[in-house]
Amino acid sequence: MDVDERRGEVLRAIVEEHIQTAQPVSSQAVARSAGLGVSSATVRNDMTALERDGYLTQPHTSAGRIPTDRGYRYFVDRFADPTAVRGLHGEQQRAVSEFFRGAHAALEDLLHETSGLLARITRHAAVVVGPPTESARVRRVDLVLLQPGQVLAIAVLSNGAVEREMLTVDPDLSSEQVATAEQALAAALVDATLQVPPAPRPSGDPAADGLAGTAHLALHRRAEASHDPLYVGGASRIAAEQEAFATARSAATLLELLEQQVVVVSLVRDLLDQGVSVSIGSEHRIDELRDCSLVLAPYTIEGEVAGTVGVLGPTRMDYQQALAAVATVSAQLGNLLSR
Amino acid sequence: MDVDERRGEVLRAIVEEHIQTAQPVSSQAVARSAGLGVSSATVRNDMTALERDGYLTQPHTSAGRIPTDRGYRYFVDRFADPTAVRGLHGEQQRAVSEFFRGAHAALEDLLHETSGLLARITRHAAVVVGPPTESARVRRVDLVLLQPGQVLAIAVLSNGAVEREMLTVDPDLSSEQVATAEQALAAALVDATLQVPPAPRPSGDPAADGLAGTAHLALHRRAEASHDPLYVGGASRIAAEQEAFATARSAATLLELLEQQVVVVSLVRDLLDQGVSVSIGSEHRIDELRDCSLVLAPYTIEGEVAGTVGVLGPTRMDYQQALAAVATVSAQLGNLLSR
DNA sequence: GGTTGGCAGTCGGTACACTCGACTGCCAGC
DNA sequence: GCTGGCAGTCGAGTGTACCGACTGCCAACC
Repeated sequence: MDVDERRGEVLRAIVEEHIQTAQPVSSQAVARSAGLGVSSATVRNDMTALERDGYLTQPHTSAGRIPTDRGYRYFVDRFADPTAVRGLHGEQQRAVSEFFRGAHAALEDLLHETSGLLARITRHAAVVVGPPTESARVRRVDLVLLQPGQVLAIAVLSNGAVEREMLTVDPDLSSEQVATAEQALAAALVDATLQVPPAPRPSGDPAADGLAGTAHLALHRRAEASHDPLYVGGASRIAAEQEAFATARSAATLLELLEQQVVVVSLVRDLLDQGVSVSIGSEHRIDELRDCSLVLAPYTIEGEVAGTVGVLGPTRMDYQQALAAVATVSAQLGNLLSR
Repeated sequence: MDVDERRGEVLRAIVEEHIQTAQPVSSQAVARSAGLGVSSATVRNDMTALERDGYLTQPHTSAGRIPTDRGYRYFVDRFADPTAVRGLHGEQQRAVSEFFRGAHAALEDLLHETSGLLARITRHAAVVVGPPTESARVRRVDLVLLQPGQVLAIAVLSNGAVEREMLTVDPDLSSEQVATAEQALAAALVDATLQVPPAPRPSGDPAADGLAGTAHLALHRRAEASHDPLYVGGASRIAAEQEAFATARSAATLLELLEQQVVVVSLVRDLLDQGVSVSIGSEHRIDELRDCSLVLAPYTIEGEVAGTVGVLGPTRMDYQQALAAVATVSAQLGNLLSR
């Protein structure tokens, strides 16, 4: 085994040990556990070299070393095998297949529950980004007169999502007029996308036309304005992983970020076309995520990339397992949504 | 001012001071700030009496005193005026009325956004419980054939909520058969509640009848099984309020509790018929909520109690402001939903 | 050149003693 | 019943000493 190879093994041992213990790793521990057949002094030399090259850092002089983001990056690129399912225990695999066997919810609920599943098996926070509403075609349009002056506009999309918007209308509008408007709206939207801008719709009844126009505009606006849907599962894990964060405050701001959704969605979108990917600590430009890693896997519906599932944990996380989890879950989710 | 009255004022001063500073309050601080015209020695005597009666406690001998749950209870009962809006700053009031002026979302979204509003103005976590699905009547039923073998069943309820369920069916089922089933289902459900159990529905087409039955059963089951909808806003505040919790772990378990929803829903339901209510620390039997208080106000739709809005914060919270916030928000929300 | 054992040096953590300051409790006097 | 004063208690902060766990370096060895 030549020097470079051994240094890789030393780094690997340090990462694995540190993931397990959350403590700085000493040269002795590596020499003892890694089975390299060299003394701790040699390991020490390698460790100084690895630190010089930016893979390791020392919290303080008389302590062991911990991996830097760059160290994790090397570890993931070199040692983590995204195709290996072996990272998953039997129990976890069972949970996944059981979940997808029993799944029969509408799209939104399904994606939400999927985030919960992923959080459960990885014991970290999980995110699921749904298929963009823009791309889906309208299958059905409803205008429901809930009570005088109040109409609920509903668009059922081909992917099973449902867009809703409440409209306040003239209280004198009759249910027949609403029905007329519904037909007009259906004519304009069914089999189209919500991207289609509203157009004048001359028919017999101007009030009905008005309602159809309003409803179209409202649904159109909503589809325009809304970012891709994001579902977060197991956010409470972030609070439980407090120790990983520099300050108690940063865990709170991270949770806030997840609540606001939009930042996370754009981050995930940016990484979407890279296939299974890992983004470590300072690699993503969002400061609040400095102490976190994001392990993502896109899922496809009938061959098209539709969305992403991901795990959000501290940089000190079990990448092997997270990769295995997102890989299997995304595959199964894509399967389910394709058939 | 007689002794009992003064002791009340001492307690009040301690609670108010402690809410502000989060520190144990000393006799000197009370004597100085409360304007009682007595010396700190007298206050000390009152404080020992208040401690004997269980309203105060001492973290350690050489420290000031902090209120017990019982102390907060007395404070709330005696000094907090739920009808007073004065607890709210102008800025907060403006946020509330602006929010409700601009609101035009479907029920679920509206309630969710309301929880966000309440969290924003109180700077604590907020919960909103929606109207129970059981009571609402069905206004519209859709069976949408998304793709061969996959039907989405949708029920639009009179309160603007939308129940959805995905059904896997015979891939050979034609869209005409789905339409027939939709009509049969509509006949059974429209103007009824989802409580109505499925009944055999003999018509021309057994396949359509089968689908109608399956869809009915699925929607019925979902309505049965699902608890009242709960919307949580500002959960990140809980992480920010860490100091209020005994251990870092307990903040995480509290967040988990909110994710699971069911416990919180039943707790809130139990307190629903008490009008505006405050539940302090150990008063609610749920151990995870030992360090929290819950300030609730039910909202009514057309005179009927429909749900609840609430603030969940540390026992050391500004009850006056929380009460004012939930009172105005619940009133406005009820207003909006009634018209 | 790479590897090794040994040894000095560095630093965090803990234990202890001490002081300071902020309270309370109590009591005698008003 | 209130008050001022005083003793007592305890937490928090500080300085010191010490132990233990590392690393860094070096001379020796293969």
